[in-house]
Amino acid sequence: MPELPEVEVLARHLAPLLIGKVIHGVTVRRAKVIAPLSPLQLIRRVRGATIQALSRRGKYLVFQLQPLPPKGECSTLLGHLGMTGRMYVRPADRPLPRHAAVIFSLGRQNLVFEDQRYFGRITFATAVLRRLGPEPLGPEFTAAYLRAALQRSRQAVKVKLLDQSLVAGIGNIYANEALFRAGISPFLPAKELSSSQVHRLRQSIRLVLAEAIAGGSTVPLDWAGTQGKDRLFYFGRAAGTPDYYEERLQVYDRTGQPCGRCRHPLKRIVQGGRSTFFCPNCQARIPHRSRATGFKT
DNA sequence: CACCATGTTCCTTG
DNA sequence: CCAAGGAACATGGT
Repeated sequence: MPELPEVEVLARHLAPLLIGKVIHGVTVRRAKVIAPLSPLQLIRRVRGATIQALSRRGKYLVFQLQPLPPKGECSTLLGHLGMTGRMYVRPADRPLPRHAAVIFSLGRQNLVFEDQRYFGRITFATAVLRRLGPEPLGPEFTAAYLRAALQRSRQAVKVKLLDQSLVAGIGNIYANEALFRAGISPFLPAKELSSSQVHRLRQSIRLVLAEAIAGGSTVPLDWAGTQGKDRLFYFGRAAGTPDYYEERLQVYDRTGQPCGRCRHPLKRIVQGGRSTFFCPNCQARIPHRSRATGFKT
């Protein structure tokens, strides 16, 4: 469940449920998720602390903890959901799911961190934040910044969008969606984007992310994923029911389906070990002069 | 059995 | 030092 929009929606959901709550205890069922701390070290640092604030940076959840009484500095705890992580609040007396990795007790309720693949992390090591690029929806992410950042690389633009030090929070789904929306070939070397392409790409990134946040804020979500499928965000394929997500993604995981713009079959290829989905017609490397592409240059 | 999956880090190689 | 590519991590779906 984790790219910028999902983490943002999750943070907004959890904040009112968690702020002001005291962490009474922690249960660690998968030690690797909290490495390099041991379960005892984590408990020592967290027990009795009050959750003061919850925000997001890139794909990280940022918890501000106030240790015990008025004593001590505020400390920062990071949560990262990896590929399959979930975090949710629910009554403490409910049985734990198979892949519950860390459980914070908040009295009558628990904050559960569950992760099928255990790629997620909970850590006090905040140094990673300093390596993140600007927030794509923030004021620093200007066209001038993006152009300068892309100019230094021959790497394919699709691969660069996944570089968290370039811009924070874009993952494989929204990288694909943003490039499709901008009408830019995923193969185009970063430094070869024209000025107008850089502008379009920046705008597409922002629109794609903002729309996903808006969508995720509107629709009721299944935080604990009890429906079996991942109905939380990406693959809302519930039969019937108002299914906003069904048509939300234009290219991701749509190999062979007709492009929504031109009806060409969408293609899947691999770049940097990750799938790239794109329309070979709308996202051609060299746009056909004779064909009206609809993407202004 | 094969291949694929929303992510990051570490290790090579150039 | 940097850029780029690949494996590893762990589990499950198809």
